[in-house]
Formats: sequence, C-alpha cells, structure tokens
Amino acid sequence: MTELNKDTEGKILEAAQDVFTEKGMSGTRMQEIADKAGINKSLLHYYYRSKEKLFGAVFKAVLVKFMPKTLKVLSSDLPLFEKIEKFVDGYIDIITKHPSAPLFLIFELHRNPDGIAGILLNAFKEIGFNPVESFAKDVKIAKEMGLVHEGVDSKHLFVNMMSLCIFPVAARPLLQRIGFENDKKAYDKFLEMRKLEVTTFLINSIRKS
Amino acid sequence: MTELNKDTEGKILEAAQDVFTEKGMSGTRMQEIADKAGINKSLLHYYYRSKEKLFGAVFKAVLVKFMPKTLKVLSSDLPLFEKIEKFVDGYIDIITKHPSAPLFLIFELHRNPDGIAGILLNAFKEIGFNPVESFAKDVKIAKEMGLVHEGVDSKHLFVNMMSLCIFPVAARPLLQRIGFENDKKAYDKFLEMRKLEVTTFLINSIRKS
DNA sequence: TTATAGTTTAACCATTTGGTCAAAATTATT
DNA sequence: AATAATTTTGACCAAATGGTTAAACTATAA
Repeated sequence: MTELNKDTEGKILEAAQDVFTEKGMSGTRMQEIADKAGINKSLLHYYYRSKEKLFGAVFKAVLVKFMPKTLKVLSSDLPLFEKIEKFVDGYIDIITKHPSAPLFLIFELHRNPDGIAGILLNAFKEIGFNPVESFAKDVKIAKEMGLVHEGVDSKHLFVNMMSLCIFPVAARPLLQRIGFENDKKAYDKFLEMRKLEVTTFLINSIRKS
Repeated sequence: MTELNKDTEGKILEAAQDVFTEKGMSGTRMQEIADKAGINKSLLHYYYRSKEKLFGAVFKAVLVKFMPKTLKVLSSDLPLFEKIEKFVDGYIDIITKHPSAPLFLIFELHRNPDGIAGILLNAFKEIGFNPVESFAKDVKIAKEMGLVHEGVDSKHLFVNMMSLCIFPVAARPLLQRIGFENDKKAYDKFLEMRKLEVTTFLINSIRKS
C-alpha cells in the first residue's frame, strides 16, 4: 500500500491491481484480492459489482498510470533526437517501477483485443492525439532538416523504440536467467544502463553522417 | 490439425497447444481441449495424468518448436553480421507462424519463473551452449576485426535483437490497432519488411565507419 | 471363439469460485 | 437519544472445473 489511510474502495483497487497485473484476469481469485485488501470478499461486490467490472477498473487505472507521462513527452514539440531520449528515459523508468504492467496489458489485449483496445483508442480520440502519427511528423521534419536518412520509416522506428523499452522488462524472468545468472542487481544495473544504450542505439541507426 | 490421421495422444497435444498458448495455464479449460481434440475429457487424464502434466508437455513442445532452428543459427560459425541477418530472418518467420507462442512463454515464465526457467536452462546445459555467451564471443571477434565499435555491449545487442523480433509480434493486437487501423494485411507486410529493417537497423547501429 | 490388454466413454465426485443475502456493525442525520 | 442510511460481515448457493471410476468397446493373440 502506498498510502496508509485509504478508503475501502481505494484499498480494493490497489490490491486488485497487484493481483490482476501479476496473474492476469483468469489467474486472479476474488478471495485473494479480498485478503490482500484486508476485507471481506462480499465487499468487493459491494463496490465493484463483478469480477469483470473490477478488472475493467484495474485495466483503466493501469492505463492512466502509464499514458499521461509518456504522452506528454510524445506530444511535446521537442526535436526528434531529444524526444527519443526523453521518451526512452521516462518509459524505462516507469515500467521498471511497474514491471508486470506491460505484460499484463499485452496479454489481456491478446485475450480480448477488440473489447479492450477500444478503451485505448477512445483515450487517444479523447485527447485527439495518435502517438504513431505524431511521431511520423517528427521524423519527416528531421528528414527535411537533413538529420536522419531518407530511408528511415517512422513506424518501424516507433515500434523499435517501444520494443527496446518494453521487452527487456517484460521478459526479465527469462533474460535475467539466461544472461545474468539470475543476479537481480546486475539486471537492475543493466536496465539502468539501457536508458543511454537504447537512446544512442536508436539515434545511431537513423542519424545522417 | 496439421495432419489428418494422428494418434489420440498427438491430437490431444496439438489441441492442448492451441488452447494453452492462446489462453495461458489458468485460462485454459480441460473441456475445451477435449472438445477441440474431438474426444472425451477423461481421455486427457488417461494420457496425461493432470492439467499440470499436460501443460508441461505443451510447454516443452513449444520450446522444441522454437529452439532448434534458432540455436542452429546462433551456434553456427557465421560472421556476426551474417549471423544477425540469418537469425532475424528465421526468428521473425517462425514467430509469425506461431504468434501466440512467445507471449505464452513469457507470461508463464513470469507466473512461475523458477519452475519453468529450469526447463530452459537444462536444455542449454544439455547442449552445452549458452546463446548469450556465444554471442559475446562473436562480438568480440568482430571488434578485433575492426568491424564494430569498441563501445558495443554484446548483451545489449543480444537483448535488442530479441526485443526487435519478438515484441512486434507479441504486441500485435495493440500495435496493429494504434498504427495500422487494424489492417491485418498491412501489418503482415510490415512484419515481412521488418526482416530487412531490423537487420540493417542492428548493423547500422554497431558498424564501424 | 475366447481371454486379455489397451482404449474410450458416461456418470459422478469434491473442491473451487464468483456471486447473493440477510443480519450485524458502524456512521450520519434528525 | 432515536432513527435512518451506509458499510461490513458470515453463511450460503449454483455453476464450473479438475479429476475419478466402473463399465463398454476394440483390437489382438491363443
């Protein structure tokens, strides 16, 4: 629990977030959430009518935790290289703090794509901002300024950036074992270094000259 | 079903693979596997004693499908750049053919890291080959030949390569929607192009001169 | 043909699980 | 203080689920 004094509804949502992001929708038991929140199982249904409703609330909450910071960077008018740097830095930070969140989002999206992707797309519509399109503009400008190769494809670049940030955290249980002898601290350090590594890696591969 | 005539045990394993990789351990119902295999639920327990045993068989089968091809490339004595090219090409191919497999592996590994990673590590031990270490040697040689920058870190490079191959397939339900208007063919094409894109992207970022 | 071993099925069982409900406890209102 | 509204609990329920078992079916060999 982040805060000590919280109303029941908040305590439930927080506990639910822990369990849902860790075990996914189908792996989560309402009883476990209740235990973690230190309350009776019936209370879950009192505040959130059903498991699905509670799941929806959690999913939204996780999105809200992730989107604002990252969108702020992406929608800023920083030049491309700085934007990449800021994004990578902030993104690796935030998913390191919530390591099970991205895998949770991806897995549940895979399970029920249309039902869940709707939430995301609506969020984009509401703020009238699509990160992919916005990124394409940035790349175009950088090309016109002669900073990046003409051959650079903005969509590939965007996907590359996301991949390089998310995958090493999502696949940590695997990677930490096959490449770091399961040394937690070593992997933490590795992730910290990745901020610079990924940034220079990305920029090196697109920079002209 | 790939083959028409299969013994019951094979039919079960194939159906189980479909359902498990799609929905994960906790989201899978034994009944659904039985239905998909066209047999009685009791038969599942006749051939594989329990759900966990069946899950274990599936997990191993998925590993076996992935490992050999990729390990063959990684353990070959091709020079670094060609090795990267061959690996990326083959890997994107195979995970495009089994799109839910990598997410399945990662998710289940996240759920029960020690229990499951053991299988993997044992597989490596058996063949006396660790892809990460082997890759480190290749990079070292390429450095000595003056082909790549001194600053290149082999572990980052390896993780980058895996990330760039796996994530775009694993997160397809999300990416296809936010960047490709949910156009399946467009995303297929995007993935196909990624083979070249990722290869040049990786090599550009490490090549000297 | 008949005995035998292996395969498949239907009926059942025990437990788990999401969910309900009425009563108790607590808090707010008059 | 008395009453009403809200919150919390424990007991309970129906459906789902992994698993068992005995019987039926099939193929094989003597």
